[in-house]
Amino acid sequence: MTVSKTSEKSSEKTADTAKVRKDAAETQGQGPGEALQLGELSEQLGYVLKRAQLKVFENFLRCMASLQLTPAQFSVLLLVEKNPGRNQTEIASTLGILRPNFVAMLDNLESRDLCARIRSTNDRRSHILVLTDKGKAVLARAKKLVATKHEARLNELLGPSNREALLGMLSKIANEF
Amino acid sequence: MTVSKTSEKSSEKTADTAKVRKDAAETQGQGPGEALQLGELSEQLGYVLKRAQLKVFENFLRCMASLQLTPAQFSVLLLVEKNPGRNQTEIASTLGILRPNFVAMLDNLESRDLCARIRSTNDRRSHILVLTDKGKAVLARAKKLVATKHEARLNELLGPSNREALLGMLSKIANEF
DNA sequence: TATTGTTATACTCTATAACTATA
DNA sequence: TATAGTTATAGAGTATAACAATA
Repeated sequence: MTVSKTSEKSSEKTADTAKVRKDAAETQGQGPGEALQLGELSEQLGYVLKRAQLKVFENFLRCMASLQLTPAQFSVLLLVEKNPGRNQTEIASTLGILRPNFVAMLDNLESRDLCARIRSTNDRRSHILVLTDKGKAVLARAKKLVATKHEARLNELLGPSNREALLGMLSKIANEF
Repeated sequence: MTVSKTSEKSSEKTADTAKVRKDAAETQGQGPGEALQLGELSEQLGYVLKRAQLKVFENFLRCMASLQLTPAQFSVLLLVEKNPGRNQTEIASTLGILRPNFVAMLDNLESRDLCARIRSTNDRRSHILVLTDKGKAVLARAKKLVATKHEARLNELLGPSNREALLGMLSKIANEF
């Protein structure tokens, strides 16, 4: 399992691994205890995009700790507030959430009295989604936290105009790529 | 379960849900069959960042379909090539992969003869990672595919200078946020 | 005692098929 | 028959504890 199938020269397999490290250090100025070189990785948009996304979500969760809202839950509340009278399928698909997976999410929000399912009288198969009064209040507080802690930190880091430019480019990728 | 706990006026609960939709349509110019309004969601960096990341990974997988390499696998091969002589812990932690989760990933790459674990002679606990000849060849082809199909598409969409600016801002977020 | 690689395990996300009740 | 919500389930990805070999 630890045997290399790379070369026929099996003597190389048992070569001193210290030498491998030493050669690498000499060629690239890297020693055993030092940080690794990312190389081309730091130029890969996908890699940097993923790392940035994780950091942003992490910060979002910290900012929202008092309200116990995840990014996904926040997006549901925002979308329901903006689009009253829509059903589960419409809200879920707009957010890229599959209908089966949306059920547990709504169960959670409804059990916390943040939103409610209302059986439609037009089409008794569908559930109209609305924010409860508590849901509206929590969302209002969430928006303030996001603006004053989360987005403010991003503005601080990038500057407002860069932040706008970043948003525009990401939107373009999200919509046209 | 579908009963709203929002209001004491229980008569409202059975109000015609068609009216809710109609009111919404009148207020916001939205009808039942029309697309939902994203509202503030499209200004949330986290939301747009996540959507963009998914699109980029999706495109990456399509471009790499012939080589069957995921973004994570590609990043491992790149990092091992750039840092020969490092062990599993070093490679994994640099990529933000937990050591236990790295085992199956390496099993996969090693079973495909793309990389090999070599027991270190210095410290017989650790496994030095190296690319096999096939691994080097596959990585070279992967780089070409990424450059000519994946990154080229991004340059086409954003323009080279915007792409650079985007990368810089994302790096800043990933490293300093 | 501490560390490397590993196993086992659990929890979240995501994805698909199929059921029910309505249409 | 088709659709909305739901259940069950399976697969990734991610997280922690603990073990064997080695230091």
